Amino acid sequence: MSREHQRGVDVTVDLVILTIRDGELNVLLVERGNEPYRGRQALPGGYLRPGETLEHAARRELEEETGLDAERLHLEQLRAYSEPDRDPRGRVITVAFLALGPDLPIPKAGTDASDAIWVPVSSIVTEPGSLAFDHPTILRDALEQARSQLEYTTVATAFCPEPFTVSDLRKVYETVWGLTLDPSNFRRKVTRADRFLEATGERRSAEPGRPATLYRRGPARLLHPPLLREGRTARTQTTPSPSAKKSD
Amino acid sequence: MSREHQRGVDVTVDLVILTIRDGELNVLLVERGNEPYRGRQALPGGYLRPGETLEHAARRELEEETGLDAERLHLEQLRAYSEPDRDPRGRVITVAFLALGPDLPIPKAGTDASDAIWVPVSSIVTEPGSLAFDHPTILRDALEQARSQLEYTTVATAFCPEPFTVSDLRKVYETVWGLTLDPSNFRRKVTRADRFLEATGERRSAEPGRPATLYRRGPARLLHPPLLREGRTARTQTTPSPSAKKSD
DNA sequence: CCAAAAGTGTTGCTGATACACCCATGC
DNA sequence: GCATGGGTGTATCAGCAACACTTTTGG
Repeated sequence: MSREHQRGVDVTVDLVILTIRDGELNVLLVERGNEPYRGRQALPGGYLRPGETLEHAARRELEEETGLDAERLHLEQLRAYSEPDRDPRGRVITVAFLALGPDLPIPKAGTDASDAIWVPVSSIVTEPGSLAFDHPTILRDALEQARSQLEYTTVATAFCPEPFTVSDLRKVYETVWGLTLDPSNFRRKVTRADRFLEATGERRSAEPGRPATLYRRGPARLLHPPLLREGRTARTQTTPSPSAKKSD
Repeated sequence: MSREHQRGVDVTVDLVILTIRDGELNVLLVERGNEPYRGRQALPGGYLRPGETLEHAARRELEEETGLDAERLHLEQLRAYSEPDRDPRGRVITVAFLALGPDLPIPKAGTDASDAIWVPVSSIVTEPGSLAFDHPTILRDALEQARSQLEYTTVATAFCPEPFTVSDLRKVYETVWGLTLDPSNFRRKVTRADRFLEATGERRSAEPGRPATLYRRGPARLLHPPLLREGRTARTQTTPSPSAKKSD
């Protein structure tokens, strides 16, 4: 059964770490210090070590790259990538992970990740050659996964530092989907959804306007019903509402 | 950077091959001929070979186990399993695949898979020990994935040999979800959904009753809107409709 | 008092459920 | 012709988008 099987496969993990900075979806990239693809931007990642699971390796790399406690981040496996020629060094299979977190600081200098930087995803051309290895493909898959997950799961809260307001959460959806959503209807949906949000009782009044109720993440992981992105109230205003509503 | 990384990882693929036989969801299991877990039932699978992708390895194993042209089957990656002690032989990582196909023949004797048998999933206790390795976990994940996919994608058609009727397709949903669905409303939904089904123009009149229109799979892969399993018309009739409506 | 953001109420529309009813075939 | 499953029509109902309106803060 094992008569001609591949021996000595190297296994790595690669991380697509997403956060929202300045109202834009950002991904953490590193500049490669070694060949191959030296000097090219790439997703952070590294080799699996003996005795650890892929998930553990992913958390370890995450902490090394961001200098943060990985406990605070949502981490999930995406899939494995195994094209035989994806790494010029030899047979290397990678398992990609998707990590989501609230506005994260720039990684500390002096660590493994001194060259790590946040890059707005809108500025990355996800075509072959823009990133090292098959990372353009991995990034594209991860983004689609993240956008899709917002519909069916409660992961959007992973982008919000606790406690957060309904507006904070809405801005996550708007940023990731590239839409504008109706504040009142959005509020109703997310507060109605069972165990999605838990009110803290506190309020916050940073900006002018009525103070907003603060919430924590609830225990729910799946959204019933899903919060579909139908593209109705899209940023591209196709609906001809002639009279400008906003104070004009 | 590679100072202490795990070398010589063995990589396998494992397959959760699902089909519908006699109105029940079945999975293909093999009896292990070698240690470890000799004589125990397990998911079919095997080692990755040099120069092939994981997807290729999965298709190859699929053909070896079922003796079928894997082109006809839907195949997709599930995720990787990497617990360090999941295989007593050493460090073996497996990537699980989900395969769906129409009522498949029992695999030919005399091949690798002479011991392969179809087993109704309802008869398998998905607890540690019922299957070899961590296959109970893999099977559980695969079933949840399959049930979930039926809602958002068009994979249900993978269970139907072409051409098929709307009833055939409905029975797939009913079997996998364990519900009964309203035939007329189901028909409307799936025929309305864009590019889900393509009418062949032909009809079939196997059983008594009006002949049914035959369909082929359409090019759509995602369902908009999704076909949610709300558990309304569930088999367990919770709604107290006192007067028996049916001809009584 | 005004602007701005939070939050609630209401209306009208869309889409789905439940089910009555017609259609076409085997026996 | 009658039982059986295929397929259409339709009344009712739930849920959501749109948006008017009230509340509560900062200036």
